[in-house]
Amino acid sequence: MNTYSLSRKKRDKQLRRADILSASVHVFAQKGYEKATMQDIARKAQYATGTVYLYFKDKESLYFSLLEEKISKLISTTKEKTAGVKDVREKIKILIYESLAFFGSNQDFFQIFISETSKFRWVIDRKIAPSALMSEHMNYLAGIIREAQREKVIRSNFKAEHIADIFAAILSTVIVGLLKEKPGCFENLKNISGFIFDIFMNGVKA
Amino acid sequence: MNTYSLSRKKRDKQLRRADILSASVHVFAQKGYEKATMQDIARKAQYATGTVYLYFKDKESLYFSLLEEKISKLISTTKEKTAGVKDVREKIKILIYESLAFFGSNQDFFQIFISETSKFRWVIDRKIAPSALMSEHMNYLAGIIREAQREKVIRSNFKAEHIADIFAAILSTVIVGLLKEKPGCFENLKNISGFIFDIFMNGVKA
DNA sequence: TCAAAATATGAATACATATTCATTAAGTAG
DNA sequence: CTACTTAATGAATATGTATTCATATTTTGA
Repeated sequence: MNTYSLSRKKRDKQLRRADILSASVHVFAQKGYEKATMQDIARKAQYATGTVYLYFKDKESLYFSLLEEKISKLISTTKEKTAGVKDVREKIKILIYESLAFFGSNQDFFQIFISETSKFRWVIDRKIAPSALMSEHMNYLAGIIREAQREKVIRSNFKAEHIADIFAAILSTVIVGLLKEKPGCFENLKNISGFIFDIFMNGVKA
Repeated sequence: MNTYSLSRKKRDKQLRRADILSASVHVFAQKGYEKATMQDIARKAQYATGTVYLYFKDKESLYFSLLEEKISKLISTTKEKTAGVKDVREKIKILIYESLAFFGSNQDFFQIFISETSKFRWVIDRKIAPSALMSEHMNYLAGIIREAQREKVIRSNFKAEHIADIFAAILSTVIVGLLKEKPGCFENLKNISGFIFDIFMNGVKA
């Protein structure tokens, strides 16, 4: 056995792992963490139940691997796309657009994502905290808000973290609305992100 | 046994039922629906496990009774308080204030409430839908927004339902923030509701 | 005080499902 | 082809917990 086939093996292993992971996204999104069974996930990924345990320690670690993968992706995508942008308003617009695009092509994951958002008090007796990445994401948002505050684009009489929370809430709410109405309707991202930016910046007054 | 004691019995029964219900709020809030056990709830209410089943058919119906009770209360309170008010802006301010006050004195329930909010896709294989009351509440909000739109207080280029969703999201977000920082800090409701009204109406721009 | 009715009890049952592991199959190298 | 290594299988195990029910306790009305 040479080094080449060794690394191919590893790659294969990663692929199968990824298979299981993406099957699990669908199952967790559909049923929620508790009601999703390891058999559901195995079946969906076309493996036997036990096989899943060759790739993941247990159900919880599978779940958190999934969270980690997706949230990292969200963070890295939005960071990249906003990286070179000078104008903060533009930055925020891009942030909105990219988040919509991300969740548009990860609709199952979105369900999981918002369910995590509401668990601020249930972190009790969980082995692993999801908080690490979740709060990295929130920190990133708060950073942009802070920047906007420095440049007098956003009012400075409230903490950036709070504004960031509100920003995220509006974004999620709009996405829920889109998913409820036409699940396939993530077209017009330009329009939709314009709408979100407008409401966020100017409020709803006539 | 006369009719008097019959009705007292009924009243007693209601009281014990209410006992169990309010114990369950705490347990469900702490652990979430799935991880909360009937024994937890029974212990908290100082009854034996079986006793709970004398008052509620099963876990799910206990849970939904709780939702029903609390949400009805929220709806009726806010409806009453805004009933005679002419000025829509004032109405919205009162709505915010009363919602804060309600969740301030029902903090455990708030956790349950927002967790329900994020379950829009998991209604699958639930015996009872919580939706009825939840959507009554949202309809009520949408009604007020619609009124504000008619009176040119809120812009009319978006559906009242969507604006209502955003309204609710901002409100919830602020409450989460309050609970995270100082759990006992539901003072200054006037200030806080002013803040929410301001952000909601005027956005975050400088 | 007493028997009948209403309540409460918590151990026993039923069931679901996460996790393990002895067995089977597939792949690899010599 | 054969021995060996790695991966996959799914039935068996372990555990947790919702729900039931025979039994015990309390309340009621006479």
